[in-house]
Amino acid sequence: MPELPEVETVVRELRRPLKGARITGVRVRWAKTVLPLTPQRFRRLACGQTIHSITRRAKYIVLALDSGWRMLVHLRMTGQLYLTAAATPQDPHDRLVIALSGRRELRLHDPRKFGRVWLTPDGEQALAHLGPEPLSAQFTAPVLFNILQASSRRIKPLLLDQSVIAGLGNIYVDECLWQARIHPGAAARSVRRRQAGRLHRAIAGILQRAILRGGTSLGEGESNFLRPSRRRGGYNRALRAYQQQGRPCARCGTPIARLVLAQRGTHYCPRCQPLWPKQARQQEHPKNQVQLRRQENRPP
DNA sequence: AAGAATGTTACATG
DNA sequence: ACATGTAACATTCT
Repeated sequence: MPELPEVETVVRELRRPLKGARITGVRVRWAKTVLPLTPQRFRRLACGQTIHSITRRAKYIVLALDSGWRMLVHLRMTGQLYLTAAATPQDPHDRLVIALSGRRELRLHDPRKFGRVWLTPDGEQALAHLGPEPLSAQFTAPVLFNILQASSRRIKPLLLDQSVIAGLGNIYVDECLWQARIHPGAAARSVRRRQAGRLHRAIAGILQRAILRGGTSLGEGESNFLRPSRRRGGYNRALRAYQQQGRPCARCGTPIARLVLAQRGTHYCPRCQPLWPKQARQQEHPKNQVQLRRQENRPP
């Protein structure tokens, strides 16, 4: 679940309470969580270190420790971080427990066990494969346009590729493409300047609004995203495409459709997000719509 | 009760 | 080199 807005929410909520905390103990309850280290080695390296800062890079939580060491946390699908009193009963799905000064514990709760935590002396190498931060000043509309022009891939899988743009996931890519009125299966190269401009604005705007609402919590289950404060994110109320199949498009009323692209459920409006740009132009003239839709429905 | 699920990576195939 | 497809990870939710 956790994409850039959820990870940013985690970092913001943990920053104040974790800053300056000292690691006094480590319990690894699922050994693969700390691969490639062994639990013993992980514990020995982490114990005694002080947490100097917490930041985010893409979907990674970065804890700066002593002498340049970094602890990197990736929540993958169902990971949640929360801070609690050491006396709080253990949840069976807590995979890693980091005991801190002040009788507190930072816990990784992760039903599906995909979450990973690394300790590295630099932090640079582990994050080197990531593309630009979509909320940074360097990520401008022309930069995005150039990225799209340079690829012959379809746009949704391209936007999901963390080495191209770092931080988008399945929910927000569908939302951004809906907002920008671009078909998820469109060839990236075929997206023109105006559309790339809309997409750039959609990415910045949607990510920022999602952060303001504390991210997206989908269902009610325990594998759903919860903030460190154990509250839900509120952006699910703003979703316009993701898991909205069958419900009317907020722009035009056409039912949202679902297809599978790059093995991911993909949600879009078949009328607002046509595959061919020509139809997009015609769509802006309401008088053409009826005829256009008849043409679409004709067998090939 | 089958199918899908917020992420990533390795490997195979075209 | 590039693009796409599949499986794997492991469990829960609908």
